[in-house]
Amino acid sequence: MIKKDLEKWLNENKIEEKVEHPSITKFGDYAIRTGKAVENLTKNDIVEKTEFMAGFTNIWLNKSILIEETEKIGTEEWSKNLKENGIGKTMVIDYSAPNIAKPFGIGHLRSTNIGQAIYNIYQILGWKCIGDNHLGDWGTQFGKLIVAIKKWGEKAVEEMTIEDLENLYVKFHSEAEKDEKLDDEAREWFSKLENKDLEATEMWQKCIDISIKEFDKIYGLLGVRIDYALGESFYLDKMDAVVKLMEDKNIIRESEGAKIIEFKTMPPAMAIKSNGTTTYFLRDMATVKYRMETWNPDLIIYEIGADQELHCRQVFETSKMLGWTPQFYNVAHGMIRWKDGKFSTRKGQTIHLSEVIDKAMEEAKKIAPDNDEKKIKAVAIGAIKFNDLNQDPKKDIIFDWEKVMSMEGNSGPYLQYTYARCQSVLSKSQKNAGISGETKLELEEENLLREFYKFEEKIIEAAERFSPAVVAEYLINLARKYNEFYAKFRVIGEEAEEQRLFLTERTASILKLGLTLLGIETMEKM
RNA sequence: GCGCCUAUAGCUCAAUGGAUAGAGUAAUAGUCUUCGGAACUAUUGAUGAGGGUUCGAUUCCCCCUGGGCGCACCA
Repeated sequence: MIKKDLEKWLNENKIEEKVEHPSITKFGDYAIRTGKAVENLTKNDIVEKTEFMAGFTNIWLNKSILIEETEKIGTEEWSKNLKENGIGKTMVIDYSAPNIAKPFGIGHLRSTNIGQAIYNIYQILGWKCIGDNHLGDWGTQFGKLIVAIKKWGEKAVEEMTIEDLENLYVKFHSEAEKDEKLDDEAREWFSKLENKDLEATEMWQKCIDISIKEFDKIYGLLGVRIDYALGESFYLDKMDAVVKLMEDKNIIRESEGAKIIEFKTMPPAMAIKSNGTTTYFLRDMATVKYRMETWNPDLIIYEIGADQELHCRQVFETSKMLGWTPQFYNVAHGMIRWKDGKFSTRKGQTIHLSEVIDKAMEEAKKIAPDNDEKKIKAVAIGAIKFNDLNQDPKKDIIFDWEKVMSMEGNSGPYLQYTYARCQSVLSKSQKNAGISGETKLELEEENLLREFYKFEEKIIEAAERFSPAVVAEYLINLARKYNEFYAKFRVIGEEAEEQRLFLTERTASILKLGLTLLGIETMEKM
């Protein structure tokens, strides 16, 4: 990796400034903020020339080195080197985690997309990755659902669809606003469920079956496969041990009939409610315990919405108290909301994934009506996923139909299109790609060549910042550079055909690798 | 009320304390007898207000304003 070589050289020469990419390409490939010129850098054979200006030592890399690094990308040697970043380290990532009694809205879609991308990024960096779909399949919500089914259900539970369950859930909340007793009834039913009441358990199981079937369909559509789906109910028989641990450490106390844990700088967390039932906080603590005992991870990532930031901090802090000290990180992705307002799941103002996909597919059909259904779907899903991934996870997403379905400019289909365009060129040429350090390059060709080696840095940065957007942005940049080149020069039949094939092939390979990391499909033709 | 997050172009987003604040979109004008126009070129256009730290602040600190989220029996 060029950057590491450069840093090593600087280190040996006792220069401690950070190496960075200049803000504008005309200032070179790398720059160091030194205050005075760094001498002798060109003695290092990866550097072609340096220039000192405005306090920066600007560095241009040797073309042969750029080509050498570019050629490596995607090879076994390259993969092996990349994997050294995380060798011997294990991470668990908790993502997607839809709630059974609630709809799989676009909020969970965000968690699924970002979580999967982070998983892929850590995996390519050599980490042992464990993806866990922490299904919300236990809790008072089932009490609510059971009450709603018994009161307003119009058919047998096993005949209900996910929409029926969703409508009942919404109905419960609107009715509960008028009648507080409903909440008490729901808590009672949940208590029955926790005490293994037969009727409650059967209804719970049926709801689970309906939801799981639906989720499987969605994951299939998205092409997402999560290693484990250890939902909250998996920890039913593991909660007592955690409570015992909390008691041994003397960190849990009774308050108003409930059992809580207190913190110095945060509101308390409730482990057990006054009616004796458990909370999701307690189940999450049992989850940490299980993960520590099963995988002993160095890092546990929660890809959960910002609305649960406090809860996560409580879980992390309690873990420390109990002696579990992996690195914890909560992505705390921003909420999805309308341009001029928020949406409330309790009022049923959700947007269904299927609706989004259908609309995006209609758009894709308008552009390329000849494509088969499979390709149209891949384009539509590419657009939807990219929309989630190309911005900082921390920030709220303004939901905008036009933007979600966008297939131009900064979009998934723009990348897919560029890939297909490269493939088309490659398939039409009879020659072999070839380039050397002496090859003369046009400005646009050189600009493109100077993008390739950054791929590796971007993968690492994305992992460090827990932000797939870093990769997404890089790919857009790369594709744009290729298209700028493509618009200006021909490949086939030109004297420079071989070097241009090289640039085309490398662009395509990196786009494919990068899109795969983001969970987006590529097609040879579209 | 307290805590966390956030404010950049008409709109949606970038910018590890550094060079001329970048893209997309919208608008306008072009490229096109097309190796795939889902493309390319050009023009217009921005750091919420006020202090502070610094040689240098979109970035760090303080304060104000606006937005989002949370704060014990939902998860």
